[in-house]
Amino acid sequence: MQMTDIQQQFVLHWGEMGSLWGVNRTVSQIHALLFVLGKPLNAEQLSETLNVARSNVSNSLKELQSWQLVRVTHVLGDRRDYFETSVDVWELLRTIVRERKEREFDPTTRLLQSLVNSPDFARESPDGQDRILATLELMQKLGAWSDEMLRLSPATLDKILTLGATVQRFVRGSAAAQEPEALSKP
Amino acid sequence: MQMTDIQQQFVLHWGEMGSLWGVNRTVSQIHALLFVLGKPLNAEQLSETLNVARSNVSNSLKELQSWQLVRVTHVLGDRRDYFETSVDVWELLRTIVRERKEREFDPTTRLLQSLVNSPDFARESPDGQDRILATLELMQKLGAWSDEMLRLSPATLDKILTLGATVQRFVRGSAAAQEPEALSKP
DNA sequence: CCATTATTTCTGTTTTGACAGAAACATCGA
DNA sequence: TCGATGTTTCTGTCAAAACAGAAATAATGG
Repeated sequence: MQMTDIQQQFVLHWGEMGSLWGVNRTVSQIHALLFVLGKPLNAEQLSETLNVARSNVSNSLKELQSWQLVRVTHVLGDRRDYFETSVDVWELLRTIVRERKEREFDPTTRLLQSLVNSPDFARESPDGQDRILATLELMQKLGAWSDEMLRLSPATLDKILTLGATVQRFVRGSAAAQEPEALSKP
Repeated sequence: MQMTDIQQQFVLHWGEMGSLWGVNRTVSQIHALLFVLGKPLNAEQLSETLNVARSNVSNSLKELQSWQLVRVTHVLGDRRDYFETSVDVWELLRTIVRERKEREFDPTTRLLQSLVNSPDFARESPDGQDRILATLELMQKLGAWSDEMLRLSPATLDKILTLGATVQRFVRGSAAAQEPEALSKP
C-alpha cells in the first residue's frame, strides 16, 4: 500500500506526536494511516506499509481496538481481518477524550476523593487541606463539564468552539460582577 | 522533609499520571511535592524527600522551569536556591495547557497547514483532501478556542465550567435548528 | 584569594519499553 | 480431518530514557 508524500508526512508526524503524549509510535502511526487512507487494511498491508513487524502490528491493533479507535471489518471472499477507523475527526476526538478521561483522569479524581475522605485528612494543615480540596474540585468540575461536552453532537460542539468569545460574554454577565482580568500573579 | 501519608499518596499518584502523559516521573513528583507542601524547598531537600539523586533533581528542576511551572526563590541568610510552584490550581492548569499547546499542538497545526498548502495536495483524492482539511479545521478551532479560554480569569473559567449545561442550551439556540443528538454512528 | 558550599555537567549503569522473529494457536475450505 | 492461511502469544534483543554518582564548575563569605 503505497503512500503519497503527503500521507507519509502525516503519518510520521502523527507518530511523533503520539510518543510525546504517551502513545506508542507504531500505534499512532497505524491509526494515522487508517485515517488518511480512509479504507480498511489488513494486518499484512499495515506491516508492509509502515515497515514494522507483523507482531507489532497485531499488538498495536489490539491496543487501538481497546481504545475503541479501530474496528474489524471484512472483505467479501477474503477471510483476513481488515481494520478501519472512523474518518470523522469529531468522533475520533470524542473517543480519545472519553477513553483517556475514563482511564487516567477519573481514577485521579477518585484518589483525591479518597484522600479527602480519609481520617488522616483532618491532620493536614489548613492550607494543605485547601490545596488538595481545590485540586479535587477543579478536577470534578473539569470532569463534569467534559462529560457534558461528550454528550453533544459534533455540530453543537463545533458551534461552541466557534462561538467561544460569545459564550465568554454570556458567562460574564451571568453571575455577580467580577473583574474579568484579575489574573493571579506569577 | 517528612511527608505525611496523604502527601505521599498524592505525590506518588501524580508521578504515575505524569508518566502516563509523557512526563518524566521524577519531574511530576517534584512538582507535586512542591505543590502539596506549598512552600519552597531546595534541591537537597527534594532529593532527600523523594529519594532520588541530586543530579536527577537538578535536571528535573531545569525542565520544570522551562515549563514555567517552577521558579527560584531565596531564603534570607541561605545562599542555596529554593524552588516553588504556584499553589493556585487554576494557574497551574493554565500554564500546562498553554505550554503543551505551544510545543505540541501548534506545530501539528502548522504541519497540516503546510500539507494543505503544498502543490502535491491537489493530487490527493478528494476524500483524502477532505479528511486532512477537516483535521486542520478542527485543530484550528480547538486552538483558537483554547487561546480564548487561556485569556480568561480563573473566576470566569470556573463559571464556564459550572454553567456548561446552560451554555449548551444557549449555543443550540444561537444557530439554525439542528438535531441535537444526531451523533455519527459507530 | 582561598576554603567552603552549592550547582551543573558528564559518564556509566540500570530499567523500561518497543520491537522482531519464531512458535503456538485458531480458522477455514476442501 | 488435513493442509493452508491467517492471527496471537511468547521470548529474546535492542534502543532509549531515567537515573546515580563522580567530577567539574561556579558562587559566596571570610
